[in-house]
Amino acid sequence: MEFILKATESNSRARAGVLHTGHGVIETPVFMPVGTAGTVKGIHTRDLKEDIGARIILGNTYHLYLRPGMEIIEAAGGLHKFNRWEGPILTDSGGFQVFSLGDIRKLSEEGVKFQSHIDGSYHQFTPERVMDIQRSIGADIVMAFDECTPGNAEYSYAKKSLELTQRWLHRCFERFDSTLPKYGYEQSLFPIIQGCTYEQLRKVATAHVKTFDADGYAIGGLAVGEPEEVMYEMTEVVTADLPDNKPRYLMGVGTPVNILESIDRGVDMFDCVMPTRNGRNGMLFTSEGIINIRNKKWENNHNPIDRNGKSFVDHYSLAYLRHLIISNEMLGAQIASQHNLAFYLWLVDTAREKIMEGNFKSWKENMVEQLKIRL
RNA sequence: GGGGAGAUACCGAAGCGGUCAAACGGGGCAGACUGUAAAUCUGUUGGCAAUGCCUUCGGAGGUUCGAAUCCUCCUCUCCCCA
Repeated sequence: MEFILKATESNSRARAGVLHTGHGVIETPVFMPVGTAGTVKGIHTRDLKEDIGARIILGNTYHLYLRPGMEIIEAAGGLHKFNRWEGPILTDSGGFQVFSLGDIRKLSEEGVKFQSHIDGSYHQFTPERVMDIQRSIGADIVMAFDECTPGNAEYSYAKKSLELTQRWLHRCFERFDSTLPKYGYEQSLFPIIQGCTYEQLRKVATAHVKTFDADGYAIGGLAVGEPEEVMYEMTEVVTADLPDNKPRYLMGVGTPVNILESIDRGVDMFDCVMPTRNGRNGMLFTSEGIINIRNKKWENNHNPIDRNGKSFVDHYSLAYLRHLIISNEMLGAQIASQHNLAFYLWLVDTAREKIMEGNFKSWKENMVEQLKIRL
């Protein structure tokens, strides 16, 4: 997997690049729609590609392992064949589930024992097992198995947690490097930098992942409860120490503003459930601000959802979308998700354009103010 | 024509002498959501100059210190039998 920087800014750390994968090239900065269970909820892969302009999507090791299970994914010939998405795929390792599943899991040196959220059955994930599963899923980019530390963790816990993540990373690479892809194309393993909100730990974590010759590096454990300013600080601390010639992936982030601020700090890749989940719940992100489409004020507004939007769904009216969402019609969730994803992709595409032109910074400053407006 | 059941807030429905401006659902209104246990969750929902006051439980009277709750009459609805 090769990453080529195309442009950098002089007054910002923002970068534009191209990442080559076995399933095509990814221009960065990029937003990756989240398709946890092998589907970006409510969106056809055709629309992801042609309407939204997605270049790579996510899947989740934990969810796909539990259902439908590896036997079926392998029989299909991997996730790409199973869900008919022909572009690159990245799978998260299940580390975030270890964090979000709360008390139905138990951590040890060996790995994590957890109960299925579907049927309560007991399972164990180890770094080795997670690598094997991701070989079976066949994602182009696979993530290391980590512990995602809560944003408010004490230093002593954050340090212990980071050290566990580091030991697991060795085991991840060991297994990954001793196994082969199952479907005839290259897979890359990205380490995850933890360290919570502690600059010193983040620096240590960054230095540690650099000892592995990875194709890209991820920043994890952010946007998990800490203040936004702290998230930006930690991002800056990490990107300052990462090599220029590898992509940086900020996991799980975030709002449109978070994304622009993080691009400014040198991040290349993002993913977040926000455009789809918040879309299903009636929140629209547009170039003019945020809309809560359930609010009564849109009831009789027959203007298009987003007059600047590039998706075909943007031609539906606000009043119609409100009606669908209020009526709990599934098309409402689909339209809102599709609009939001198209907007996110427009945002990173425009950021890329501005970086290439050399005027990202001023564009970003204006855009950030606009995006905060609640319409 | 005979017998029975019932009428409660936007809708459905509890309550059957005081702790009732009235449970609970739905609907309405608003908020939350960041590597998806989420088509989910939370708040609010008679009025007002509002730590209190006013109007409300089909209508009109009555009993009582006190009534959505008990009594009388009226209006309307539903069910069964002819």
